[in-house]
Amino acid sequence: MRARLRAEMTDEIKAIARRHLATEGANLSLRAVARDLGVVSSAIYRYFPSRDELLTALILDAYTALGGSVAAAEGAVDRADLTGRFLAICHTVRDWALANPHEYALIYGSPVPGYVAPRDTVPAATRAVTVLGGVIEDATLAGVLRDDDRLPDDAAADVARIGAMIAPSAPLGPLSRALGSWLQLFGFVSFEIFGQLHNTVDVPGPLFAQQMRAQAAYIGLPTT
Amino acid sequence: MRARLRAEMTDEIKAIARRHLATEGANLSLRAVARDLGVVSSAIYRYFPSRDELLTALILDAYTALGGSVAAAEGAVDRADLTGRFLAICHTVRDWALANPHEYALIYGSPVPGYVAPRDTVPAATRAVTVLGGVIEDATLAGVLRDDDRLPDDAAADVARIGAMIAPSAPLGPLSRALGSWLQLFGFVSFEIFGQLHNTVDVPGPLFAQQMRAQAAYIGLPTT
DNA sequence: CTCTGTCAAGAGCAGTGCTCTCGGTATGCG
DNA sequence: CGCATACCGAGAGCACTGCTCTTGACAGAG
Repeated sequence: MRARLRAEMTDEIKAIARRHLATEGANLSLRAVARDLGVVSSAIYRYFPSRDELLTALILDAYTALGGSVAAAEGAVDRADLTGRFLAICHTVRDWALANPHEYALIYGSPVPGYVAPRDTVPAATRAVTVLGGVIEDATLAGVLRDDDRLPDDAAADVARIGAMIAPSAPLGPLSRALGSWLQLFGFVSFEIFGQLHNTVDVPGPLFAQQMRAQAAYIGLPTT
Repeated sequence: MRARLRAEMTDEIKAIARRHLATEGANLSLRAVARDLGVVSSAIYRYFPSRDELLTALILDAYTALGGSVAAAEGAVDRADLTGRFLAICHTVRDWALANPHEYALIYGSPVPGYVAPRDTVPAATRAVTVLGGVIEDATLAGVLRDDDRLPDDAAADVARIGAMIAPSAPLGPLSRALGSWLQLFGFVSFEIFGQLHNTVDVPGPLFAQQMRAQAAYIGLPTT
């Protein structure tokens, strides 16, 4: 009962903080949030022990929001359409980032100065890449992937460790290529969100679609 | 004479600011810089009209430092060794980022809240990718690249526009792949610098080398 | 009905970016 | 050489920040 009021309060604080984040940017002001909430600044500390804790909560929410969007979008695609599932993941990441640029910056941009990611963010953070792993796993089981690459031992160990978590059956070659695609996906989105593409690509959408389609082919997913 | 003292002063401010950036992080304090310089805070404003202007100066320096490192490393490789030149670029970007993580974050991380990149940062920012363009251009002139890909028209236009700036002779297929490599390179480095690889890849060096080597092969640069 | 735990309010501290004014100094011109 | 101008650093001050601490009010439990 009293706990429910408390939960509502923290949710409201997070909602206002998210709104401030969207309009102002990364420098979130506790006092401004308190003002918008019609409360004095010290009252916020009843619910979040520090500003960093508030940010951590927002980061966790952002990870789960992104992960949820990706999982939902990928889940809506016909399971047999492996390339479609892959492209759904890629486009959902980009779309979510474009819709929530500041939250994207919060989780994939430069970390805030003194901040160290708490351990509990890890599962939320890995959710999206796990969905990608599912596609690679299914493609492996469907027998559509070819394993042409030879990886050096040290790199192979890293790829194998990642594969064990997200696509245990996949061979290392396609897995390494999928990992590269993942990096390229976020490289593209980060460049676009952070303005690195200005005066270079004015409408990045088609280029993004082409790049991700090329990645699907490079991984070895069936061309549709 | 008086101008030289002024130049020395601005250089000293920038040096101290860079040092603070390296130790503290992105939240650079003008007053702390002034303290370290043995001067009162308002004196800084004689040399930089605002904190953002100081940051802009540091950003510009960071771009030219990275661009210079990349150009120097690539220039030291035998011109005929196209893959070696490509790999030199990739590894120099990563090495520079690892050596100067906060400056990397300054230019490739989330932009500071109210900040808009001034126009004069563009040439400095494009220096590094221009070096990559040189490699692609030379590879094209050497006739080692194959143009297998068919790009959709809208994406082709973007790729062509970029190609006109950095590698005018290159066909769109390899150019698009090189662009993807560039994005993947910065995707990897950003993930590594920003801690996205923690608890996943503990020693990213070998994986990076393998990924970049794979990219060189994917672009079509001769395997060495 | 009292007691205890939770809550918001308010004052206050140390720090921030930035502005303005006030003396002092060096430069360049007549 | 003498003076006016431009520049420079110091200092005070404003509005803001995150955060701490104390105080008083209120609700639920015994």
